[in-house]
Amino acid sequence: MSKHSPLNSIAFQNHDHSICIDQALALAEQRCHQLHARLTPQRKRVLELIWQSHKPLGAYDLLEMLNQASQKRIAPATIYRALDFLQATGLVHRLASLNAFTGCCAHDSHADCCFFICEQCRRVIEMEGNEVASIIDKSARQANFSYQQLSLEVVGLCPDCRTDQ
Amino acid sequence: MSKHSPLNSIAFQNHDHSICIDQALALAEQRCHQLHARLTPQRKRVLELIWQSHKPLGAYDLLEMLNQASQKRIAPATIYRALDFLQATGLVHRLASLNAFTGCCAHDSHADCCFFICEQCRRVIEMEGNEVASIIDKSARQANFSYQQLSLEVVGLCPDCRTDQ
DNA sequence: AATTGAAATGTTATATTATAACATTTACAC
DNA sequence: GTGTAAATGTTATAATATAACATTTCAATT
Repeated sequence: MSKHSPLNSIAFQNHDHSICIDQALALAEQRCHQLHARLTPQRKRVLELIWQSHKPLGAYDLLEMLNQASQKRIAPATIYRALDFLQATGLVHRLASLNAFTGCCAHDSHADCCFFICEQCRRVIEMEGNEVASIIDKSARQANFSYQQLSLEVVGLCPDCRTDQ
Repeated sequence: MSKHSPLNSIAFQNHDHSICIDQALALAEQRCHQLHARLTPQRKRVLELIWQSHKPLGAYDLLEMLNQASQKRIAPATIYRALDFLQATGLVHRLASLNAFTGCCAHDSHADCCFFICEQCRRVIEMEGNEVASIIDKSARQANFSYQQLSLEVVGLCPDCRTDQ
């Protein structure tokens, strides 16, 4: 795999997405175990909903989905807390330009991911940002800026949508 | 100037900022003239407030400043319209991770700027993103993704704040 | 098994950011 | 001067996110 190939390169192809979901959840269990973090049923459910979606979900989308699925009403704070946890454990990204959340495909280097966002269908490709990160690292050094985290969001048209034009 | 040097490299140094403001406003006049876009007094005032600030301002910050300065009450929509205009003409950037707006230092390539954001003092360095853009361009080609615009926001500590730690 | 302290969740209220929809005013081309 | 499009005013509301405090759950240790 090249240094900058898509992590979810099959995202825009037909595939058995249930396998993606299962893998992601298994990986999440594993990582949380390592971190001594608790992937509670609620947190797991949120992660699952995020992975089930083919595009990033807003907090209130998740809220609605959870509230439709069960009887008990859940409040925004609950969702945001679950999302905070999932971000802190590197399982989910927040895409600032969309105010929405997407599952993290990276095995490590959660902090340096890049996202290609289709402005038409809203689907997302996540890329390892190693190459970009090293450029930024260099620039940061020059500017004497201590760089902690980058967020790179690229807007455009995905292969499907650009041909529909 | 190297391909990736800061556009506002003196941002973290003491300087006569009124010159920055004047230059930015003059450039804005010029660009709007070229574009046959109207830099109305209100739009100009918003741009001026943004440049006067040493850190990005939220829409409601601007609202408050405008409403304190004059008698007439201005509504959010007015600010957002001015900001829309300033973004469309490439005079202002919206930093998605901050929900805030900052003056654009780039002479061209407004679409490809990178930002270093100090999480402590909230000041920002803007960089030309040419180098990053070319990497992204390459990746986009490989993924058959048509890339239109990128937004790169790097969070960390500026030279001043990292030494205060 | 009971105790307990920390973590997680529930609950209510509210803050913050942004837009929709329609009315009025302004500026420029003709 | 007049008509027209752009800009602004105005009112209401949508969408996103957090604060503050109460309650419950979990799991480590008696």
